[in-house]
Amino acid sequence: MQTIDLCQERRELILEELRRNGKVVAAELSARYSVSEDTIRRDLSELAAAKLLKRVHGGALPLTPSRGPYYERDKQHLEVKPGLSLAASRLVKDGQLILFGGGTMNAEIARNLPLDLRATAVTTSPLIALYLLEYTHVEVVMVGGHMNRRELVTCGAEATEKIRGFQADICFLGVCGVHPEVGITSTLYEEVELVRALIEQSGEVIATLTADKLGAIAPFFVASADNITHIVTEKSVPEEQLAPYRTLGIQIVRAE
Amino acid sequence: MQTIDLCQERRELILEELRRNGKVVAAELSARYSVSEDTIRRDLSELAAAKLLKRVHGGALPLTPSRGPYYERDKQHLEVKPGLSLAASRLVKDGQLILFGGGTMNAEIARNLPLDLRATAVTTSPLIALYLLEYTHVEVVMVGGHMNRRELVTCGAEATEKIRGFQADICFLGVCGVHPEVGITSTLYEEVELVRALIEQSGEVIATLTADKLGAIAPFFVASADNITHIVTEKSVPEEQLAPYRTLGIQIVRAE
DNA sequence: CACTATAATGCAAAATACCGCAAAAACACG
DNA sequence: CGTGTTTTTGCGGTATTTTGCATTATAGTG
Repeated sequence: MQTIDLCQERRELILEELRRNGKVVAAELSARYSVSEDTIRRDLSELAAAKLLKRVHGGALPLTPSRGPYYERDKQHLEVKPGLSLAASRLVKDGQLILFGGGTMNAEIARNLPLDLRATAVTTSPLIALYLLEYTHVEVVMVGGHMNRRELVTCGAEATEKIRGFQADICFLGVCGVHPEVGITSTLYEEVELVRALIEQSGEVIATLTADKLGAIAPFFVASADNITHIVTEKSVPEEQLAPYRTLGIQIVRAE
Repeated sequence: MQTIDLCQERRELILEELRRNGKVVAAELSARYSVSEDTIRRDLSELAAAKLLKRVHGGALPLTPSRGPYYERDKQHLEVKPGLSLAASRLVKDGQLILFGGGTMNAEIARNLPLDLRATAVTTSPLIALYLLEYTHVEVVMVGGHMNRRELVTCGAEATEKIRGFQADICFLGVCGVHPEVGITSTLYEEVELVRALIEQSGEVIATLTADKLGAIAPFFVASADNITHIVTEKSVPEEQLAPYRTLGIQIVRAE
């Protein structure tokens, strides 16, 4: 049992427990912090009012407790993805060593490769690995490590190090934004080093981008844009938006 | 296992199971959450009123009958697998470090764990990794390496070495046959060393076996049968067939 | 049609929530 | 240091929710 004299501190601890355990029970909190259940109830009401948790009978639950599987989660860009992924998949040639980054776009590419492709493919995503195993003549190497639940990839130093052991012909970046001046950016800090490794270990570097990712800037800087050799994007993107990328020497593939 | 004391929490878990399995059965839910069927019925009624599921006699179904793209490579033993995997999954406890071998049976176990399980899980199978990532409170470690297409697992020296870096509480063997005298055998030579590592690095060693694998002998010898601590098998298996395993000190769990 | 499993309904007990109020503590300020 | 104010807390009383049980009704099955 702990002594808590600051009501705010207690609320922080409640939130912390909620994050850790996925739920909090009013009666347990009352006992743990040696305060009446009324006090706990008030705490929970306040936190609920601040939209930090969801109040339920007997305790509280996180705001977003349940999500479907990752590969069903991403329903965005359903119209353009097939076209983009098909165009991107055509950049692969027999005999190449291919590196796959994470993300739903790359998963889409991985399931749209030529059926008779002969190649070796390396990936950090178990979903992509499963898709790749469908190709009889593709050797699949899965890069292990601790898995990131959000992006469905292994990341961290171990994975990065493994990637650096390959000298690949081509890689498909899972990027969150590419801006001509700011460069390649990511929303996942743990992934930054891994993406850098992909870029450095690969001859061709492919970024397959829906229109909204062209010029977008995510929180974490990865590398300058001229590290990319090919951008695959939608046909609808106006030429003037693409010009700065061409200037950087990036080949543009307009899908569909 | 965590007790469910919040009504809303139970309802969310029901919805989660519904998304995952495509159906829920009132009687099973009642047993799982240790509440009366009346309570479950009320839960289902509420959720149905909120248009979150479709109420049917004996349980409930999703509103959209389309199921997710879960891999179902192995259509064998479809009747007994749910029972076996459920019985096997009950051997897992909160806080454990779990090693998963390959095989469809283990995949089935991985997708039938308690939804609120807190544990760390290590696997060589990308399919199992995907299933495991569905559990919010399970840390997933994917063991990388060259992938075996047939068994859908990474194997080889690299994977074996990684496995030896863990000291696990429990492991689920993906075995092809267990004979009381011949021992544990496998049909995949590359997997032999890896299975040995699983056994040696783990306290409890679980073999989940359909009736036809009990007493079966595959080409490659892995280890003697007494390395197994628990065999989970079908209820229909006669006691005299199990006796030799009991003599070896193996605990038998008869499912269903 | 009979038999079983599941559902619906009403009810009572227990747990939990809500409301108002007052004591206690913390705080601001002259 | 004293005083007034605000915040936090606990308590009593009442309302609401949740749950299990008993009873009656209904659906599924052969």
